[in-house]
Amino acid sequence: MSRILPHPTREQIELPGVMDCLSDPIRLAIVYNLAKREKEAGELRCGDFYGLSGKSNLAYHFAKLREAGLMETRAVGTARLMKLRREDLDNRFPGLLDAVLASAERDAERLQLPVLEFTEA
Amino acid sequence: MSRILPHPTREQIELPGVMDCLSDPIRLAIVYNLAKREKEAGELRCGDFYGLSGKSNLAYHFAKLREAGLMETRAVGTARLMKLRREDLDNRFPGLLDAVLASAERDAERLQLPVLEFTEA
DNA sequence: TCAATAGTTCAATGGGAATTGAACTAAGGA
DNA sequence: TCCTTAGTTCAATTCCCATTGAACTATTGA
Repeated sequence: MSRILPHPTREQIELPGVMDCLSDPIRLAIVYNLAKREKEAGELRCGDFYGLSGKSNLAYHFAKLREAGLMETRAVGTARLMKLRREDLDNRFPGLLDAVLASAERDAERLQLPVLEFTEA
Repeated sequence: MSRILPHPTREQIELPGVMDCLSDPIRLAIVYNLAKREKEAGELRCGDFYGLSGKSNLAYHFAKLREAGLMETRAVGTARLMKLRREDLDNRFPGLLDAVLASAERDAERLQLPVLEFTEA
């Protein structure tokens, strides 16, 4: 299962790709929860998101988020640890991520954004 | 042709709908050009955007932008005058539009965002 | 070595989005 | 009144996206 996980460089991250990622409810929920844990562990595993959808569908969305440059994935054992590419995104699109996250937080109920329970690292 | 053009109220504007609008290259180009003219006339007509795509396809994208709450349309004679719903968007999603527009401006070449010639009001 | 766990990949499906051209409607000018 | 211009609506097509389950791969632990 140890495959090369392709990540775009900072400069390769494109605005439309990022916007597209954030327009999907499942992907927004993933980013939202990753951001919520940014100050603590920072990294989360696929299994933490099983509340959102099925395994294979999540793998699909994770790939999209990774390929669009929104998050970084590293393999540790059988697990995948993922975190937001906060610095790259802030550098590339200043203020964008914060604005989206703040709006998402404000609209969390309306958007039915789930706050997931996470396993401890 | 004078039909009721439904606009969402400020409160009805949803984040995913806005993000989805801005992830499409044609719609981003429309918003980008509307913003560029914000300080001057503020309002633009359908015909100003014929450089982007065909008439009927533009009508489709205009409807999406209007229904998502990104712009406002009013009929004047046979023309449709459109402008950004800047205040509503800034109120609902503070900093979002500015962040997107600033990033779009920075990446204008890469995104091939066309700066259109506009007719004078 | 074997079984269990974590996650990926594949193929198939359904549905919705974008695009196009043609037909249509409304308003303005000659 | 008639023609032209501006823009919408409709139907048809194409394509892409999200979702699903099953099969597969890799790693860990017993």
